[in-house]
Amino acid sequence: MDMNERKRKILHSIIDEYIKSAEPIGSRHIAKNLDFGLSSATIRNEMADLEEMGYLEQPHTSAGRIPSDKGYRLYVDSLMNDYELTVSDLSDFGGVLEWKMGQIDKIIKRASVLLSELTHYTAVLTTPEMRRGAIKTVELVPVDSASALIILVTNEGVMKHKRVLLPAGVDGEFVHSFSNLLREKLSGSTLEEISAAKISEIRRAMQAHFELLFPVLDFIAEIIDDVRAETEIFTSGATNILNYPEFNDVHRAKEFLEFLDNKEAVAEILQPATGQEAGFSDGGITVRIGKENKQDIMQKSSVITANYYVGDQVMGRLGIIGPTRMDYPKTIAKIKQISAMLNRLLYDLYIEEE
Amino acid sequence: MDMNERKRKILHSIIDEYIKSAEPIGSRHIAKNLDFGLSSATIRNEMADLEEMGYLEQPHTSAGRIPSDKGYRLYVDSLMNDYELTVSDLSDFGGVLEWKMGQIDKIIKRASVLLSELTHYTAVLTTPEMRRGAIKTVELVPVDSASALIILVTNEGVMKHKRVLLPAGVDGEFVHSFSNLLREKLSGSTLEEISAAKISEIRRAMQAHFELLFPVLDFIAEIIDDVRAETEIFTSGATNILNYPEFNDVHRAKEFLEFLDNKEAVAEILQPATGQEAGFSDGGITVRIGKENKQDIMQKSSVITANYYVGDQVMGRLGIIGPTRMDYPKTIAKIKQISAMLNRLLYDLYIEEE
DNA sequence: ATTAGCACTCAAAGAGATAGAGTGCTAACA
DNA sequence: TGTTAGCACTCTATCTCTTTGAGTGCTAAT
Repeated sequence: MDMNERKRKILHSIIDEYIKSAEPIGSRHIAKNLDFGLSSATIRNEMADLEEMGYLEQPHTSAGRIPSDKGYRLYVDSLMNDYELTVSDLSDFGGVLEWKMGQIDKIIKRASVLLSELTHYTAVLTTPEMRRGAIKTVELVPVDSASALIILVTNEGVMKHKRVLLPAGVDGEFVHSFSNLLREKLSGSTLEEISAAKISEIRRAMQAHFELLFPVLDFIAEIIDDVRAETEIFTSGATNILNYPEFNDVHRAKEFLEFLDNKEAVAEILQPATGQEAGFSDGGITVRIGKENKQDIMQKSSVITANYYVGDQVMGRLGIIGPTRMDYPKTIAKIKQISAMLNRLLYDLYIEEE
Repeated sequence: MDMNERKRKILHSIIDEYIKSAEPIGSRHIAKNLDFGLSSATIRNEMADLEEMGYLEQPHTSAGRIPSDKGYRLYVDSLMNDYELTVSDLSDFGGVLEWKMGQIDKIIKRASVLLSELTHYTAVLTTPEMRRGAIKTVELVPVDSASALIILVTNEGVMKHKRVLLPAGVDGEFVHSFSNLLREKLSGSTLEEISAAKISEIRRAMQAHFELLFPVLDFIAEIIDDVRAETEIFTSGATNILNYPEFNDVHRAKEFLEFLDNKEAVAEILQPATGQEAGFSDGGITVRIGKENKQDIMQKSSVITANYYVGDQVMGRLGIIGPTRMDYPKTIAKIKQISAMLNRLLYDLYIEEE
């Protein structure tokens, strides 16, 4: 059995129609509504072939056909037309302009809301990975006689802070000079570079004056570890998915929503595809269709993910989750758009102003 | 028709049973399983009376009875027995001990997760209101040549920070002395007190040296406004609710989940009851049953809320949302417990150490 | 190669029929 | 006078049976 142009066109139409209706597509429907100039019987024969080749499936004998995962895969890889965002689509992105001077978390959050509202699927984003961030400054700010704030600023603009108790007998001036020592030792290092050795070095440098603050140093080591490990995940539009008939039973809906609460699992689906994988795409866009996903719950869903960058360094990923019957061209176009906007925004925020 | 002790006991039993089973309760069930020493016929008569009095309802003629909102109200106000937390219940609270040195948001978040896990309903908490917080310190920390961080610390330990661009020609020393001016002027004031007048005063004091930093001052005014307005809301265990047959259709589930996304609406249900209201209770615990709730979507749900304090000042509220058929005694006991734990924790964090 | 025609299949929707849980009422009882 | 046994009645949930209609696969004619 070989794949000719007519078969491709018919498959394309079937998938387009099924994406719209979520109902199995029959030969008569195709023959009538699309003008192939062929009778339903001919279409029927072609459909039987396509099924044999694995691109279509039949829920039961007397139903129409629905695309298989393999069908969707072919569709995504070589059938579908790129979707051009319309003026009206683009105007929906308007809100982005207001983001300008915010913090990075806010931007990411806003982007996830926008993405879910634009696509009507569920959006998932990671906050930037900070392993490779460089420390811009470390500050120890006295709050009152007994406590101070440790503040950590990286070049990615993300800040971490923590309140610590100070040992008795430590005054503001003392804290201030320790703060200077810290800044001097740590500024410019990336988080990856700050090893136990480096901390020990600071400890030695402290020997002379700052024995009292040893506990504070431990705290600092701790929050650096925290930041290093931390990648937050935002999801948005979880309830969107409940609009699709695919999720029209409470059990399935519940499983899905609980899955979204499981940050590790969500982080996993955001992983980019490797070269081995079917979903691999060098544009940074990964599409995983149905059973191409590892997770049980995702077997009937598709996930489209993309990178976002600052300059040429990958900072994090964003994506959407929807039923396998997903409007791939449109969704991919929108993800690309959001990703591009994020790139530009973050670039302005962290590179240009340096 | 008057309410005698026997009627009260029967009503009590019916509600207890209905809370367990979610199935209408028939006279035979009560006569058989609870030992009133009465026949089903007698129970039947009493039930007819209770229905006439408005405490029970019948879904249809040949079904058993279910409690009405009025029935639940009587139950909560004067029928139900206080639930004593068991040792095993209490051991579930164990995780709290780990909270000790965290930030306030973390604590609140943790508390909401714990509350939802313990009750199996949906938990809702507000972060502390900061209107009345006093500013402990304001700091302007230079990050690089072009930008600085504004950091605001209140006595409630909550910190707000924002990165601002600095005008050209401003050096670290300059920023530092401005920072000192700010601290001097603002420390000790509560957020409520910081009016436009106060800001103008600072502006005047700046006249001499700091014209360059006027834009930064505006930013500071802005973030103070932000903090003043800001009460965040955490929800947790939203999917718990899907386990209850009351929410066993996708449409209803969806409405509920969307409701939870609407922060203003959720803030509203957390409002304490006024003296006028049925749900009023001076212990700080408010119970709103079914139609006692203003919100459409809550007409078939109950909400139990409580205050949490630091010292004797109300800081925020916590609560749970569940079906009207809710295990009131147990849930109330658990909310009280969590609230007490929060109080203690926050007290340790903000009062003792001062 | 395409198509008209027809027999066949199967899920979904509708129509009874049945079972069972529960009620209300009446009459008998202590 | 309060309680109970008994019975007719009601109503839902469930099961089975039938009907409907969409869609297929195959065959024979074009």
